[in-house]
Amino acid sequence: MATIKDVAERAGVAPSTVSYVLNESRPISPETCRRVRQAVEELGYHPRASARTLRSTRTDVLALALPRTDGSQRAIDGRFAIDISDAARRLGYDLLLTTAQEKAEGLRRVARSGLADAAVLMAVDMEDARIEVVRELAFPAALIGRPADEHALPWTDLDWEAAAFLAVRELAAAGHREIVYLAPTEREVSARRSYALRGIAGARRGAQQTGATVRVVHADGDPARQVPALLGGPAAPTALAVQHGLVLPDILTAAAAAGLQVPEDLAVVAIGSLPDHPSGREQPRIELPVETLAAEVTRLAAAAAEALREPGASPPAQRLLADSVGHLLIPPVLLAEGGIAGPRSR
Amino acid sequence: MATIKDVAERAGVAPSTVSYVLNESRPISPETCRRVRQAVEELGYHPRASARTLRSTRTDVLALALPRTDGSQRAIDGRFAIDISDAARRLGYDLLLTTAQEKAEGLRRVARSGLADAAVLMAVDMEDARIEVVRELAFPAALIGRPADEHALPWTDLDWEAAAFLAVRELAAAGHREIVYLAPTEREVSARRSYALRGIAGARRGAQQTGATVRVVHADGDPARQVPALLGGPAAPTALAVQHGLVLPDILTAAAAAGLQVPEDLAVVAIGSLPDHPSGREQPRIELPVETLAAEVTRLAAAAAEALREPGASPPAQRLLADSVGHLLIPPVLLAEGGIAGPRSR
DNA sequence: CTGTTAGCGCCTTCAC
DNA sequence: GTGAAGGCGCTAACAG
Repeated sequence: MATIKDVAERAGVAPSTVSYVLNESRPISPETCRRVRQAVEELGYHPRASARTLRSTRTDVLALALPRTDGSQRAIDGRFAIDISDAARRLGYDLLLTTAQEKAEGLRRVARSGLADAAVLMAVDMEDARIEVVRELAFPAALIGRPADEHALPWTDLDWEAAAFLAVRELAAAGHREIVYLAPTEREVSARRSYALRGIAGARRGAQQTGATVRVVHADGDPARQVPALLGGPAAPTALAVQHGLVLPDILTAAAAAGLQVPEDLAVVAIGSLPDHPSGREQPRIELPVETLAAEVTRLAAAAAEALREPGASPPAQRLLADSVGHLLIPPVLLAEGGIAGPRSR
Repeated sequence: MATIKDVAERAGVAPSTVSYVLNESRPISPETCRRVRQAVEELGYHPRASARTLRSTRTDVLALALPRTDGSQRAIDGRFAIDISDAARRLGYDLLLTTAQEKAEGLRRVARSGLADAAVLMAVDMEDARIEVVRELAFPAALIGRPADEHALPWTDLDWEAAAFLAVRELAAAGHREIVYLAPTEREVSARRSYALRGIAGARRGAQQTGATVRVVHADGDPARQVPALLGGPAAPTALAVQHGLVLPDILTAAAAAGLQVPEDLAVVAIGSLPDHPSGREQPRIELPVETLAAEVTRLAAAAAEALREPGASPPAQRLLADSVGHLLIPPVLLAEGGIAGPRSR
């Protein structure tokens, strides 16, 4: 492996000169430049990341702290991970994955060993062990998900409350009076997942404000069994708002299997559906803006890393830092090509 | 940030002694051990990864080279990424994500800057630019996906050929004579995706061996439109084998919407479905063994990294190395709780 | 505009 | 059983 010394020797200059040329950290004469670049080329030289980091205390790596979740969630988390990786690269960072265990030791280890300049925390709950970790270590971080303490750290999130409210309001506006809000699972609620709590709150507000009956039901992980049960019974709903990116297709399948036409017999609005799902079916929906969230949270994390490099950014200043870096609550957008169908008049 | 020197000072020993204690690279008296550990604790010391790497030329990081794919595949790729991250951690590695661009510069950069000890290449095609890169750089690597040149590098994959064959054979055994094989898209085939080509080959072999009529149709990304078209017509199939992890629910919905009962009117077998999908419906299927593939490919990559550390492992030995490290073709397992339904007698 | 020098933090000989 | 010293590859401070 060629080192900067080899390059310097070959180009007939000092090692530091090579460094200056490559980092453009100082004006260098065109001729020297040319010679250096040629030597680099000929030797196939590439700077060693570890040496650079040791010297400069920057890694150009961001850590992504995934929550520990079950298999099905991993598809969504992974989707984010890849988009965040893209976003990071565009800002000049690589992305290191850490899957959180009980006490976020992965994140702690990465932060303390100086493997990354900042962290992105995915899918944070209202309270989240990872938040404690980054604050304790004064490690720059940005979150996807809106924590209970909104001012502790920069974050981005879809406005789930507004999204659920919007879905209910639009269904009510289309004439529906009996609506079921299919919320995340009980488990997610008792884990105090931010999106779950806020979504339910939004649905409740929608009920209150429209006067429609909104029954909040938790998904139980088995749409094929649960959906028919919901739709039968005396007060059969005419509309369903579903807050679960993955199971929407299964719900449609279940409805179809139960002999219901969508949307004639049952209007369905999806909240937080994944973009790019290859179903041709254009369902009314509020999409989870994965790409936007990924780009924003990455920007915030990178900004936090930069800010900490400025002289005078002492640890106690981090709370202030968070506020100055800012938050981003993304307003929901309802996509409904053909409008929302009303209830079948009967 | 505390350094090894600080710890040494506090414990009243030499820096090297601290190193010995922490790495257990030499017997140290219990008393000294205790004092060192206490100092470590009190100062919150953690060795700096960059310094350790600079010294030892090992990073304890694996790189994951994702293919550039469109959004829908990202859910699957991401699922793998997270499982691989878990597997890596279990072997003592962290995982660095790189999303491949045209010429896999990401991977190249990571390899050359010494950011990782080995790479895992996800979703490799029959021919794949990333393979050239790792071979050219003599960078240890393992693949998910079975490349055309099977002996160049270690790999793991589901045996797609056998999977498709098995699906067709079982459908035929259940009495079906008119079967549609819904294969990956044309685009995937012309990109020479390994799973697509091999799956189709397996379906063809199944047809040949069972005498059933198997029509191979490429998914066009819009099940709601495509499926009814497939199921109508003069020679309506009684069974469908679907090689596409994500669209299965949409296909079931489309079938239901077309007035077909599954499985009475149409038997459906899914090939390469994602595990843990929260659809309650127990569909006959051959699951993509994500966890197994992730664990195996990680093991292979780590082994390749270790092997290259052995003295005498010169670059020309890498091909041999690959063979000694080995491959793993995972046999398909058909999951069909209630057996596979036969065609409705008519 | 370019060269020299010192050290980032760690590990590993080598000497005691 | 312990300590001192050197160097991994790079960059920033200090000459010239």
